[in-house]
Parts: sequence; structure tokens; C-alpha cells
Amino acid sequence: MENVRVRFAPSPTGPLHIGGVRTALFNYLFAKKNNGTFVLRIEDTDQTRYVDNAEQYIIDSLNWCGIPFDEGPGKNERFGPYRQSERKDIYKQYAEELIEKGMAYYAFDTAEALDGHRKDHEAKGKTFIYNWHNRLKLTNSLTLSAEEVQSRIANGEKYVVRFKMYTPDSGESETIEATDLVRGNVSFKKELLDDKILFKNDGMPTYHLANIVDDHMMEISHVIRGEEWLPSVPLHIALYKSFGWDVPQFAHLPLILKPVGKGKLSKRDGDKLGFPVFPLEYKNEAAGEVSRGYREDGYFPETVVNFLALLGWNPGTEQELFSLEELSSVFDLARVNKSGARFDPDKTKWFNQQYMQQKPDAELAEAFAPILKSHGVEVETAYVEKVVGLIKERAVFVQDLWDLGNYFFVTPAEYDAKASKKQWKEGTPELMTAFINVISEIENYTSEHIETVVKEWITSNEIGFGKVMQPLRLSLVGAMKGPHLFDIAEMIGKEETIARIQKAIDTL
RNA sequence: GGUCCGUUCGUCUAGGGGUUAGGACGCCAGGUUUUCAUCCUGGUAACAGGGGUUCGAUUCCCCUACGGACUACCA
Repeated sequence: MENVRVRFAPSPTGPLHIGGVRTALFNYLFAKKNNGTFVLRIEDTDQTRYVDNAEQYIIDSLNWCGIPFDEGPGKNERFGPYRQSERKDIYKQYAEELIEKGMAYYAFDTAEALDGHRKDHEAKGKTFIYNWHNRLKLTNSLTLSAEEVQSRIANGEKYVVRFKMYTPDSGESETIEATDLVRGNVSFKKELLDDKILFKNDGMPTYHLANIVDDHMMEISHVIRGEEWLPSVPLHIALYKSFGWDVPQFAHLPLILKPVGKGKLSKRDGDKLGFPVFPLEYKNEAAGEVSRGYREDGYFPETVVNFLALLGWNPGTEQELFSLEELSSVFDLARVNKSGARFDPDKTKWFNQQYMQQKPDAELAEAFAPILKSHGVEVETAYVEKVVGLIKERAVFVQDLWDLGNYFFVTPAEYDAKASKKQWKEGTPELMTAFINVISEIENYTSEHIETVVKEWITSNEIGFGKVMQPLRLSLVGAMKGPHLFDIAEMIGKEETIARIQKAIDTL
């Protein structure tokens, strides 16, 4: 494909939702697959919803996921600026161009007046649409004289610019056909479409105008975005054609739905069901709220990328674990699903567990270090790495490591009640006391050697493995869990082994 | 209400005119591990409904139902 340029164009109105991250990811993958360019454009035309730190949050999120933009604010500004608020002056001339061509018009109707019309129609069981049906009954440059329009504008009266979507009997086609790379052919009847506002009375363009002007100027070849934009495709196509511009290819991605119930995934679902819906933790200073993030919850960026990629897309093979590089080479819009995908928190955990197993011990040990520190544990990195190697197969998150392996660092403070009752029976204290003597004699205190000696002792004394091993595990670990017992013994050392057994005898 | 889009195990999905409808997550059972987990093996479970077309439909067409998006001077 020649010169693929795609863009991710979020609105800085708050933290980037996981669905937005997926849109960004699919754009990124499509760009990489086709040797294209991934552009970030900030669509901040709504001044009332602007949130100050949102843009930085978006950029940080993309970077954390490992899908940085090639071109955007402050980076390779070939077609900059990339914030629509900084491109404000560009849009007005295009709105005016359309007016001159007779394809758009000034409208002076107030929001209140329009609201009134909508309510009146609703009361009669009809729907008010500002289009060919009504436009000649309203206050605009189609119904007002040129002088009147000029004087109103000269007097500073607020106005908007509306697009003349369709006029019956004008010889134009009655439908707009579009080809969507995900959905195939879609068709819209123009007579049902409304005369969308292109330019707002605050001097800012609406999304629709700014979007197509920028996509054209930035030479965007493929528009890959959420399904919520599908209904505006006819407007956008009409707009491109009005300007005489090439229409980019469209691909509308299916939505990500709630794990249970109706509708699309929202922040509330995360709060309710206990999983993040944002890539990074987000603090809303104004509301005094903190939204959890995948990063802070212990998910790896690889996990997030992997599960997001498989939400609405599949490779057509049975492979499920993909690195970003692999995705970049196999991704294909033709294999994107049409229907919405329910989000499954369980499966995301499974992905994290898979990546946990793949991660080198050194990397996990580094991530584990702050947690150890918070528990007042300070040990050599090499020791932590060994521990991590022994217990990571039980972990889903880095923070699980402490619960799974604290006994490698501290003496058990208490013993699992159920296990104690079951494993610590009459005669056990005496047996364990004798066992201490056996341990004390061992010179070469390695896992393998301890095992040989202990097994020999158990066999020759006809004691039974369970009678020794179970209480021993309880003594060393405090519960019936953990890796190979003699590995633990070696790790904590002979003295500590003996001390723990003695403590168990004294306590239980 | 209107417009547009969609519908295969509980969930993510493969498949596609003749298949024992495949995989993954979850769940259940067994095995391994003298513990737990991992791992292995097996099991559970689906073509929304009704009409066509056809020798034959889950697959193609239509209708219905259901789900979703949009219907702002928000994106």
C-alpha cells in the first residue's frame, strides 16, 4: 500500500479509556504493517470539556503501551500544529468556501429556539430535523436577504455555519454509499440526514469540519476509528466531495462492551467489578477521585496490548500470545470483527500470568524490590531473583509475589489454622525435635543433599514421609503451599530452618 | 420514535452449502507434584426464532426478535 498515514485523534476531556487505547493500537498496527505513519492529533475544539492534563495522559499511555506516535504535538511536526485549537484560523476559510459555493449557509437560530422546535415536533409525535424539510422555515442566510445577513453579522450577532446536506429534485444522488474496510458496503439515504453545524458560534469548528479538513491536510489515507462514528460517514464523505478532495478509506471498529449487562464498557463497570478501564492511574483533582490503571494494578504493557488486540480482531490461527512486533506483522483490518466484544477481566488476568512466566527473573526481581522494601526486607538482588524464579509460576501480578513468597524473607508469624490442626498431631513435636538433630548434622546444606539425608532418615526409621514433610512445611512456610521444601530449606539456611522448626514446636 | 450496524459455547472467537461445528478463558473431574501452584489429560457448553432458495442451510435471501451506535453549537 502506498503512503499509509493513519491518525489517532482523541479529545482531551479526561483519561484515555481502554477502548480508545485499542483504537490507537489498531491504528498503530495498521501503520506498522504497511510501513506507514501513525499520527497523533489532539481534537480540542470543545473548550467547555477541555481537561488540562488529559493530553499528557494520552501521550504517557501510548508510550507505556509501547505504541508511540510517529508524528504529533512536539514530534516530527511535518503537518503541524497537531492541536486543533492551534489550527483555529484554518477552519473558518473552509467554512466560508462552502458558503461561497452555496453548499453551506449561515444560521442564526438560537439553541433555545431549536430546542423549542424539537419539543413541538415531539409533542406531535414527529422528529424535528434541521434539513431540506425545515431549513426554509428557519432563520438563516437561505431565508434572509443578503443585506440582513450582513447586518446581523456586522452587529455581532452569533451565528453558526450549516452544511446543506441534501436538496430534493436538485439532480443529486439520493444516497451516499461508502465502503468500510471492516463492514463492507454501507448505504445512507440523504433525505434523512440533517444539516450539521460545521462552525460553532464560539468561533470554533465542530468535530466534523475540523476532522475532515485536518485529515485532508495531514494526508491521512485511512480513517480507523470507533463504530460510534459510522453514522457520520455520509456527512464526512459529502464534505470531502464538496471540497473536491479525495475520500480516505474508512474502517469502523466494533465497540468494547460491558462484561455483564447492556451497553459499552464504562468507568463504572471497572469500579463495580474491580478491574481498571484506564491504562494508567488517573487522579481527578477536581472531583477528588482516583481511577485505577492497568499499570498500577500490576498488568504488564504486553498484557494490555495483547488482550486489546484480540478484542475485535483475530489472526485466523489458534495463536493467542502475541508480541507487539508479531502483531505489527500479522495485523489485518480484514480480520476485524463487525460485532461488539464483551470485555473479559478473567482473560486479561490469564494473559498477565502468561507474561509473568515469560519475564526474566531479573526484571521481575526489580519490580518486586519496592514491595520488599515496603515490608522492611533488604536482601541481595541475587537472592530475590532466585526466590522469584521459584514462585513466579504461582503469580499473576508482581504484587502477588509477596503473599506467595514472604517466608523466604521472614519467619512465619502465624500458622494456617486448618493446616495446623490437620498436620500437627500427637507425637509431632517429638518427631520434629528428633528431626532438628538430623538437620544439625548436615554439613553440605544444599537442597539435593538435604533431601537425600532426610529421605534416608525417614526410610531407615520407618516413619512415613507425610508425618515429617507436612509438619516441616508448616514450620518453614506457615501454610501448606510453596515450592519444593528442600529448596526452601536451602534458601533460608540451616540455622533459620532449625529456628523455624523450634518455633513451631514451641508455638503449636 | 427514526437512521445505520450487528447476532456461533457463560465470555473472546474459528469455520462456512454436506464438519463428530475447532481453539482459548472460566468452570468441573482425573493425573503429575508427598503441599499449593504450574503442567498434562478429559469433561461441560453454541450456530437467536420463523419462513424461503436448495437434494441438503449454522453458512445464501427475507421477516421477526434481541443487542448496539447515532439522532448536541460533544467528540
